[in-house]
This record gives sequence, C-alpha cells and structure tokens, in this order.
Amino acid sequence: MTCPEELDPVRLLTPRAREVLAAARVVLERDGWDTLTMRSLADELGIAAPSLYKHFASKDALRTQLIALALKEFGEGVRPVSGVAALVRAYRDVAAAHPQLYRLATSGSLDRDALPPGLEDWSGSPFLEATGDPHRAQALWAAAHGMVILELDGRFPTGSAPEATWDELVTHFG
Amino acid sequence: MTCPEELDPVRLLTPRAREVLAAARVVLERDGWDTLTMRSLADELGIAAPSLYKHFASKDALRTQLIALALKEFGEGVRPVSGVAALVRAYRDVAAAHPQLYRLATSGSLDRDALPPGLEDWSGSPFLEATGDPHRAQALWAAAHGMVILELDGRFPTGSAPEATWDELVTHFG
DNA sequence: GTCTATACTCCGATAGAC
DNA sequence: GTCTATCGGAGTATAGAC
Repeated sequence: MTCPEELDPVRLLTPRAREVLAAARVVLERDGWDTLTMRSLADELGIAAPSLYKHFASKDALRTQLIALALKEFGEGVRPVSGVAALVRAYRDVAAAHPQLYRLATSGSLDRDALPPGLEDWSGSPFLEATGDPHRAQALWAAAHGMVILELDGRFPTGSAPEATWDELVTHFG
Repeated sequence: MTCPEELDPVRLLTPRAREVLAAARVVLERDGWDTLTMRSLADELGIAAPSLYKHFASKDALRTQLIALALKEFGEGVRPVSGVAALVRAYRDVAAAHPQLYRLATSGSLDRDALPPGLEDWSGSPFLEATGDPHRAQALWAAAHGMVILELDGRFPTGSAPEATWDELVTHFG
C-alpha cells in the first residue's frame, strides 16, 4: 500500500534533490549518520561538497528529509498486514532491511514542524488498526521498537535467542 | 540493595580518577554524550584537557566506565522491588532521574570485554526474578526500554498520555 | 598530577566565478 | 548546478617541562 500523495515528503523536491537524497540513503546505510559527512555524500555523487548546499540548506535539513522518507517507507512496508503477529513480523523485517535509516528515524529528537502534517500519525496507524485501542497501540509499538533497537545495537546477551523473545511479545499482545 | 563488591566498576580506579568520573557524570547529564568533550570535562574540573589522559587513556575508556557505573546504579535502583508493576515503575523512575546516563548505557554498541564479567547480567537480573522466565524477562525489558527511550526522546505524539500506555504494558505482562 | 604548546584531522558552511 | 578556495571552528590526543 502506498502513502497518500499529500503526505509524500519527496513531492516538493527537485529531481536533482531526489538524487542527492537517494545517495544520502546509500551513504547512511553504509556508514551511519554520524559518519555521513557532506564531503562523503558529495564523494558518493561525484561532486564537490559545497554543491550540496544548492539542494539542501544544511545537513540537518537533509536529516529531516531522510526521516520523512523513512516514515513513509516504513508505513508502507507495514501497512498491508493485518493482525498483531503479522504486524510485528513486518515491523521487524522492515527495520532489519534498513537498520541505519530505522535508527535515524526513531532515535533522538524529532522536528515535527518540518514534517508533512499527518505523516507521523499515518506511519504509526497500522498499530492502531491492529490493536483497536490507542494505548494498546502505543504500548505495542514501544515494545516492538525496544526489541528492534536492542537487537540492532547487539544488546541482547550473546547466545540468547531473540526469536523466542519476539514470540513472547506477540503472545502478550496477541 | 547494593552491587556485589567484585562487580563494582569503580573498585580499581584511583581516587582522582573517581573524581574525574563524577565530573563526567555531571557534564554528561547536562550536555549529553556527543557534546561532552575532553575540553568541557576539563573545564568542569578546573584543569586542562590533556591532564585527563593521566587518568583515562581515551574518551572511549571514559565512556566504558560511565556505562559500567550506570549498569551498577540502575541495577541497584531496580533491585529492591518485587512484582512486574513495581519493577517497571522503578525502571522508569531510575531512567528518568538520569536520562543521559540511561541513554549512554543503553544505546549504541557495547564493548562487553571492557566490563566487569557478570555486571551486565546482574544488572538485568531483576527482570528474570520478576517474570521467572528468560524470554519473558527479555521481552519485558525490551518493552520497558522502548517506552523509556521513546519517552526520553519525546517520540510519543504531543498530548498523548504515557501513563495509560505504561499501565497497558503492565497489564499485558502482569 | 598539572601545565603549555601544539600536532593533526576533520567538520559544516560561505563566497564568488563559471 | 558545479567548481575552487577558504573560513572558522572543533575535536582527540601527544610531547615534554614542572
């Protein structure tokens, strides 16, 4: 399922800015946000770093666009499923497929004013649909996020089986 | 309840190193890890930045000590409780009391070889005691962590009531 | 244990020509 | 839309004297 047109964060970007954004995704996923620099991004594009500022006003503006893009894509990746078990499975998979983008989109502060209005809510709405209750939805999302981020950060003790823990989580919320 | 002597990460530090560590906590909680620099830490102590290297070999070594200290203190803060509801409540409170230390200790990669052996397990053992099952414990911890970190990062939509979500979580695991 | 001096690297961002 | 040149700053860390 696709994101509504009016929520698509890319809709107002120039074609070249979209290319820059796509390259930023590549570098982000390869190096992580902290080591993505305007210089490394420019290298990826084969241009000089100062040229980037013709397309994005600052590195932070680029970050906001990446986050918006992530909200859109994660929302799309999780939407076609129904039921708590399938939702949780899809959430885990989409995060694992783009770990650095997931981390960027869900960690640290969020400048809501810079996002398309309604995008954040739309991105999380599958949890509401699957649970039928706002607080239940929020609790399930938080639990799934905790699992994902601890797994991405390698925080579960070595040798532990996350699969069984995921099953446990689904059981409690199923 | 206090941490076993042999797990206390501070036990091998010189008195002066402990003072440096204490100052690092202050600066960390005030500025966050990314903006804690060797210079700002030195300023807090009223000494010059290079002097710090007499006590800690690198900034990363300092980070490891802070994380170990956090594991000890969070373990102590959560241990005297029994039952899922009280555990979750204590976990939330101890994180909220030292948000930046919590973030440092639970986010990003962890160099386990640099920690006192057994400290990490000891820190998490209250979850095992409260649930009686390893996977249940892990799921509860992940859910609680997800709630805490999203709350600290201001990721719940404005106007939403985290209290009710916390209650929801306790209900499912209670 | 602290100091001064400093090396070295990297960063985001701007100015102005083409 | 891209370039070159550059600013201004920050960061970790080392060397060596006291």
